Amino acid sequence: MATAASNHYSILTSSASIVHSEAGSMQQAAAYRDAQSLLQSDYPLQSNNHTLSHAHQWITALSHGEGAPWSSSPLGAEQDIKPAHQSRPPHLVHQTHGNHHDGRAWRTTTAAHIPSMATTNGQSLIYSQPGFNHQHRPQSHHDHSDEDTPTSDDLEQFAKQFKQRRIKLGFTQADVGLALGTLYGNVFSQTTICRFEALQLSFKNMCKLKPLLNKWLEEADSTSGSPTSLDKIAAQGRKRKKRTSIEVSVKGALESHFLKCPKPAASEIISLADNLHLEKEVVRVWFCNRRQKEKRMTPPGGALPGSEDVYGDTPPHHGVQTPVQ
DNA sequence: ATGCATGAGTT
DNA sequence: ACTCATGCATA
Repeated sequence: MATAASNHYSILTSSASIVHSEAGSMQQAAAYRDAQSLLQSDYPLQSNNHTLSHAHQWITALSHGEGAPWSSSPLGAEQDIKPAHQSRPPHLVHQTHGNHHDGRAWRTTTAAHIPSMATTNGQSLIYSQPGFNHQHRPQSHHDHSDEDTPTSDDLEQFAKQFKQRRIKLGFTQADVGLALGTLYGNVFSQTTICRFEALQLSFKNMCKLKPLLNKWLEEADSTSGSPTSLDKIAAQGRKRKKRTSIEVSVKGALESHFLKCPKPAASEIISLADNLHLEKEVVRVWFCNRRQKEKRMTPPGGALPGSEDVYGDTPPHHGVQTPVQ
């Protein structure tokens, strides 16, 4: 417990003892060096509804550049060698709402082999990885390429190709995220792009993002050097609770409990938190995140042989593990 | 690349 | 209180 979580949310205390280690520890790939903590400006400044109860203190202390320890943004925010792309008219979001099919049905059957496929861009891709299953069959409407729900394999294939192209063009994941913002008005973070490429999103989410990224791809290489307008709107002021680092041993304990009961009751969470010396909220969130992780397509490290759908609403899974390139 | 966190929408 | 989409901060 001697981690950074010792004195959590001490927003009001101007303890300027932040160990601000600049980023720069990338192991491979020309990841990000600039737009790491760019602003998201996604903050829905709606009314402060029921913000009562629990720990929400860290967000209450906004505005006024006081001593917010962790919200330092010492970024020069520079743009590297990004040709950039054309900016489309300020189109606003166009969310694909209305649909409501389950988004957690990747796998169920495994050991499927994907035959060879040709990409849509001329880059042949012979993908042969034990994939997930596809329960979403593209409704054979008639003409038109893709206007319907892609299969898991489609997504898998696209994600891989996307990554290739992106790297080839010299863009970072963060770049793409920002570009989507200028193209559609929807900004995404490096995290999301990363997860998309790694197929670590839910099926539904992948389907939603695919068209956007696809469009970006087209724009990206069709745009022959046109200066772009970089607009970044600064809009911050939200304090976020510092990330609690849970010790490995404690994590192990949580894991064990998760295997037994992925959905502990509130009372159970409390006692658990008490035993592990964690906050109830931390434990609760941990379980939530853990469940979400199980629903992802690509299981994290290894395929654990024993996690079934204990939730009663989640099908088993265990797909593949895309080898990081 | 990933762990913990937030918030809107559901159940 | 949960799920789901998403991201800041960090390893």
